[in-house]
Amino acid sequence: MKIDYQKELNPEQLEVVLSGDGPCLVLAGAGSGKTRTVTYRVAYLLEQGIHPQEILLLTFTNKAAKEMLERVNTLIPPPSRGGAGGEVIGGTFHSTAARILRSYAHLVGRTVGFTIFDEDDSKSLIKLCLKEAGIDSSRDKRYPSPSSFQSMWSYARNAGLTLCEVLERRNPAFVGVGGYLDTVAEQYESRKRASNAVDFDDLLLLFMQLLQNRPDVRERLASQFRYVLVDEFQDTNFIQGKIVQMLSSVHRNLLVVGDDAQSIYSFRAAEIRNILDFPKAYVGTKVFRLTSNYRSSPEILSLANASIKNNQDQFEKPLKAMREAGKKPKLFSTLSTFEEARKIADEISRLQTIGVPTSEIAVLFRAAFQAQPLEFELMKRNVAYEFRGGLRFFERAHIKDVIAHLRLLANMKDEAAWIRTLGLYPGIGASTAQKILDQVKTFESLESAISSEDVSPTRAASGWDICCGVLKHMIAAPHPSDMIRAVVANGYRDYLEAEQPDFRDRLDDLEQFAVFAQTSKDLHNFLDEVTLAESYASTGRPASGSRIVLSTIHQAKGLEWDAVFVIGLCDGGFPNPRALAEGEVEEERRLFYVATTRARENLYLTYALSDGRNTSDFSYGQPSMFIEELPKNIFEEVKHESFFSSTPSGRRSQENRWSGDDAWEDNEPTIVVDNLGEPSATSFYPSVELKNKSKKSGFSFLRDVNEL
DNA sequence: CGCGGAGACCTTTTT
DNA sequence: GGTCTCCGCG
Repeated sequence: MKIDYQKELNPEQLEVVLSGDGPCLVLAGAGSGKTRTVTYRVAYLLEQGIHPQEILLLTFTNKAAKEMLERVNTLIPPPSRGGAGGEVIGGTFHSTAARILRSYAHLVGRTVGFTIFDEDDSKSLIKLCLKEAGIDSSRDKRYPSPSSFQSMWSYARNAGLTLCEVLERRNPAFVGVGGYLDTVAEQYESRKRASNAVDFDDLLLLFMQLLQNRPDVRERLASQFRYVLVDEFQDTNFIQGKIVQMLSSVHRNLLVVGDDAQSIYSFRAAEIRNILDFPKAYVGTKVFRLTSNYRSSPEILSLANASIKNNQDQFEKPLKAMREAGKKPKLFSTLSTFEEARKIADEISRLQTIGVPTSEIAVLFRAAFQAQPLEFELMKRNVAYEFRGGLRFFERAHIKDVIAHLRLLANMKDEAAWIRTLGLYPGIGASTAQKILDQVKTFESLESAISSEDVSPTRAASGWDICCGVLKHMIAAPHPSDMIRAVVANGYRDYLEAEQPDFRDRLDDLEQFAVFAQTSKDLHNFLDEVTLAESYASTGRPASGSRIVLSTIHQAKGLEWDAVFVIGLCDGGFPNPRALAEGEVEEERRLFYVATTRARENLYLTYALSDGRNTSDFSYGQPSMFIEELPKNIFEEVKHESFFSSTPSGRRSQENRWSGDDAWEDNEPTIVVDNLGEPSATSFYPSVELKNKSKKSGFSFLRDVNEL
């Protein structure tokens, strides 16, 4: 035995690593070394002579799996594994499902080259189906909008419910129209199938159905995986629960790790019962608890504990702090979000001067747009940062245009890709694209379709010709990266130059994209990776050493930093009003809990009283309820110099707490004063001078700075 | 039927 | 700032 487990792990963790066979449930608090424990468990299994391919490690992001397996590889270098070659199989449920479904595509009604639809593809298709059914939610309120239909249909499938059940749960107004909407859902499903495509939900659903309906396949996979380990089990849904159960049905060596206090994905139908009822579902389950927190200072921990205590639906299990006493968390309040941003930027540079490494500082927020003022401020000050959340690299228009071309080579039935591709060529709009599509469908292969004289629409002949030329060049290209370059060189470059003032940056992006593609095995593999990659963070770039991280709280899950700023903690900011409307207060509080427990030493909570918008129609004015409900002695309040003398929470009565306009009645002058010297309050997005980049929109420039 | 311009509306979280 | 829809011109 080469690894000294006694030394590397505490007794609680050691027990889990050395746990024998059979079902195991590990209830682990924040910062208790969950990931570390699972990692060592995998290493231990390998040391015991388990073949790497007999281990399945399911995690929440592909990145997490990759990091854990890299760590395993350093603990136990592959050569020392007694001849057992190969890598441990690990990744997300979605990517694992995709990999397996590619081998069994014919059993789930698809062919090998099937496309994975992303959210946008699904949304456009749903729109089409709703339109065909004559449903226009803008005119008839009894019906949901395309995006709400999409989310309900997605939720229904993930939760194992019918559309009607979800409809009625979401909105009483929809009661009675379910039957009608069912046909829309059927329409969507059949068109998706005609495109030889699956969407994100299908990956899970079809995987589950495959395991259910084909005992031979289930038997084969379940026999292969002698050990199945699942991290972040509190965020799995009904389908994922079933998949795990079936995959471990032969050997029954299933180890799941999770924390019910960190369940933050109910919008994706995460089923908390999966973890709570685990011992009931798996007879003979050994239950372990990791209750010591090694990450955060006691002060930070007591704030987190005090907050989560406000949740009714919660087990009592306060974490034991193992670190020495540190500093109290700080609460910053400012008048405007711009001031909030400046304050944070000031504090960041102060932290840097006292020796906190840049890579150890993170700013977390509920929603991506809340970080906007801070992005501008950091840009102004030339502070390097990495943005996680909002628009991702692969979701940018020009990247998606090129991806659409690649998808045609992989799957010529991909209607969504056809529509997107064709629309880029001159003279081809929505209806011509549809006509071309109808023609193309009659051909056996892409090659024959683009070489045929029969697909020449009268009006758009030249556009179609260019398109065919591009596709021919792509077919000749040996590798996805060459295909990308072929699209750019033979047409897309001209299109960009004609249409986009910032075409240079976009061309740079595309070259980066081609470089990224070089590491891929083949086209299908590449497209899967692009569609399922959780973010730019997994684009294979070396770890960004010296940049401050700006991240949504959801994406910060499982990570930690020395200093963490949780920003936008105002009424109307966090908890998110929409989530609140859906009755998700407790989930929002868990989110707050996740955010605060990311910090090791320095935790900052910040909020602004005004969001800088035109205050007449919408204004904040109160700190978040998550701050107000905390005991005041648990943090140190730092008010801005220009702040009024009395405390913000003390000045307003409880009854106008929720009122928008009235809340400002008695202190309007303050706002006016505050807005002096600020960017115009009428524009939500203040314009900032961008040196040498004036042509470029502030928005895409921001993204370009951050990524690749 | 494509396309450009104008104006309204908008933002939760993610595989 | 982006995205979507509507409208009128060629």
